[in-house]
Parts: sequence; C-alpha cells; structure tokens
Amino acid sequence: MLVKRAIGSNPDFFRSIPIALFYFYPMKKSILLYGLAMAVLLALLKFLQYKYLIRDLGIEVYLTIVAVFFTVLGIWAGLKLTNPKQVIQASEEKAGDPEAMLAEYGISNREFEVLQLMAKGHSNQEIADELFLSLNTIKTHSTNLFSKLDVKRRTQAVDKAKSIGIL
Amino acid sequence: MLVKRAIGSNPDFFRSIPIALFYFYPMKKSILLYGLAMAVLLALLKFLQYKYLIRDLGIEVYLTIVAVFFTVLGIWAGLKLTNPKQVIQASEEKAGDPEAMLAEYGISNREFEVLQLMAKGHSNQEIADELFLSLNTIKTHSTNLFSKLDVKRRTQAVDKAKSIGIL
DNA sequence: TTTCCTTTCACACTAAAGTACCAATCTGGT
DNA sequence: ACCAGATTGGTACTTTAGTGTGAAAGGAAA
Repeated sequence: MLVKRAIGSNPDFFRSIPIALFYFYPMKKSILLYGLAMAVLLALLKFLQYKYLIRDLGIEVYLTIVAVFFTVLGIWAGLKLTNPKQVIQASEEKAGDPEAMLAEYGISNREFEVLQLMAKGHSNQEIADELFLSLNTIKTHSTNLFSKLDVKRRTQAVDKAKSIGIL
Repeated sequence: MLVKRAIGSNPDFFRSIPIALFYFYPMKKSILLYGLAMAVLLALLKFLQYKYLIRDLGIEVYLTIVAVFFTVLGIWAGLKLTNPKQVIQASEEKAGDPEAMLAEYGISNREFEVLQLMAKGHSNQEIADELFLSLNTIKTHSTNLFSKLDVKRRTQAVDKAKSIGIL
C-alpha cells in the first residue's frame, strides 16, 4: 500500500515485486520488509533514472548502488540470523539440565539470551545493540527475567542463574 | 527518507550498519573477494546484456538479479563474521593464584570484600550495611576497584574477576 | 618526620538500571 | 480462526550505580 502510493506513476515497476517476493514466499515479516526495502530502492532508482540522466552515466553505477545496498542488507540479515544460533550452542554446552531449569522457571529464549549477555557484564544498551533490539525491550525482558528468578537486580540474577546451573 | 519510512518500524537497522561494517573492516581478503565477485557479476551481466535482449525485459529483472545475488553474498559475509566472536574473550584466561592476582591488579582488602559481596548480587547499600560502612565509601571502593580491573560496571567486574580466578 | 597508601566519608552530579503500565505484532497450537 | 504466550516497543517514573572532587585519619615505610 505504502509502495503503491509512492510510485503510482510507474506501473511497469511492479513487475519486479512479485519476482523479489517469490523467493521468500514461505517466510514472514522480515522478508516482507526485505521485499519492501527492495521495492522502495528500485522505485527510488527508477525515479532518479527519469529525473536525471543516470542512463548516460552507465548501468554500472546503477548496479553498484544496488549491489552495495543489498550487501549491507544481507549482512544485516546474516547477523540477525546468527543470533539465535549462539543461544543454541551456549545452552548445549552444559552437560547438566539447563533446559529443564529454564522450563522450570519459565524463562523464554530471549530472556535467556539477555541473561547470558548480562552475565558477561554487558549493559542494557549494549545488549540492545547486540540483539538489534530497543533499550526498552531489553528492560522489559530483564524485568520479566528478574521476576521469574525472584531477584531484584541483574547481579543477583546472574548469581542465581549460576547457582541453579543455567549459566 | 523513502527507505527510512519503509523500515521505519525498526530504526535499529541503521545502527547495525556501522556495526556490520566494523566487523567487516579488518578483513582484507573478504573485501577483495567481494570486489572481485562484484566485478565478475557485472561483467557477466554486461555480457548477457549484449548477447540477449535483456534490456527488453526491463531494468527491474536486471536489478533483481543483482539484488538477490548481493543479498546472498551479504548473508554469507554476515555468517562468517559472527563466528570468531567468542575467541577474543578467551585470551585472558590465566588460571592462577587468587592472592597473586589480587596483588597483580593492586586490589586492596576492602576492595576485595566489596567485590565478593558484589558477586553475590548485593547492592551498594546492602554492602554498606553488611560492612558497617557508608554508602559513599562503598561507591569509592567500587570506583577504585573498577579502574583497577579496567571495567566500567559491577557486572563486568564480577565477570572479569571470575575469569582471572580471584573469585 | 615526611611520604605514600589505605580507609573512610561527603556532596553534587550524570548515567544506567529498574518499575509500572500499556499495547501491537508474532507464533504455535487447538 | 482463535487464543495463550512470546516478542517487541513505548512513556513516565523511581531507584541504584557510577563519576569527580575533595578531604580527613591512620598505618607503614623511607
């Protein structure tokens, strides 16, 4: 909808959208955002193409912009995809029953991730940056985590988590 | 602007770009390969452009191919860059004597006492009460302790203290 | 005695952590 | 399709934590 209103003047542009979205059909919101970003960029370039004489500058310039943009986008996507990976690895390190304890205390995945970074001495802002979340979200997670662990501070949470063997 | 509106719901995206580029910076070979892959693809497309009539299919198809390719490339880069994360922290693991380490870092008795209580998750006020000291004194001790351990927060102090074997 | 370190504490300030409440979206089952 | 839990965020607020500066008292060593 948003896209449609922005580029309404270039109907032939829409041919590219289904192509982009095709590859990611089974996926969810992030992919939708990906397609959207792609569409927007294409629209922008298309717009510039008519506005200025980019065609005269050569198609290479055109492609380079797209290439760089989507590389960055890809790196970002890659970083996002690897985050849940580390959690799995970390939770499998302990030979005990960390998973059982997490379930016992009703600690969710995200909460555990936050807990792990807390234990490494990271600040809420740092955790937010590393997980690509907002500071408020980290605060929410940590508050919920504290109530589940029945503690009041992050240092207590780390201490208790280690004592019950989930860290 | 246009792009920002499209991904507007996730402003963290833009914060992640410098992060991604930061990890990317020290890797010279990867950048070289990146440029090479880019050049090869551009050449290939250029070649196809003359060989067949891709231009008639529209610039969108052209761009879509490039976009998808470099997204995949970016994801690959992202995956590669996130792996050597945990190696860095393992460098300071010197399992040694506790007393020797205290001397090594110039940590005094009181500071160590404070550190121990910190590790148990106690607040500054609680520590002050337990040691019959004022809150300000605890703050002074902890500030000095942090500078000696070269950390900025109590959680980091506890983490580092454990890693160097004084806790 | 002088010097250095430790320990103690104060005040004023900034930064971070944490609480409370709310709400939208997403996800996994039933 | 609906629902419970998970995830993500926001606002406004209170509480701790941490910094910078200064200072006083005691002990140990030169």
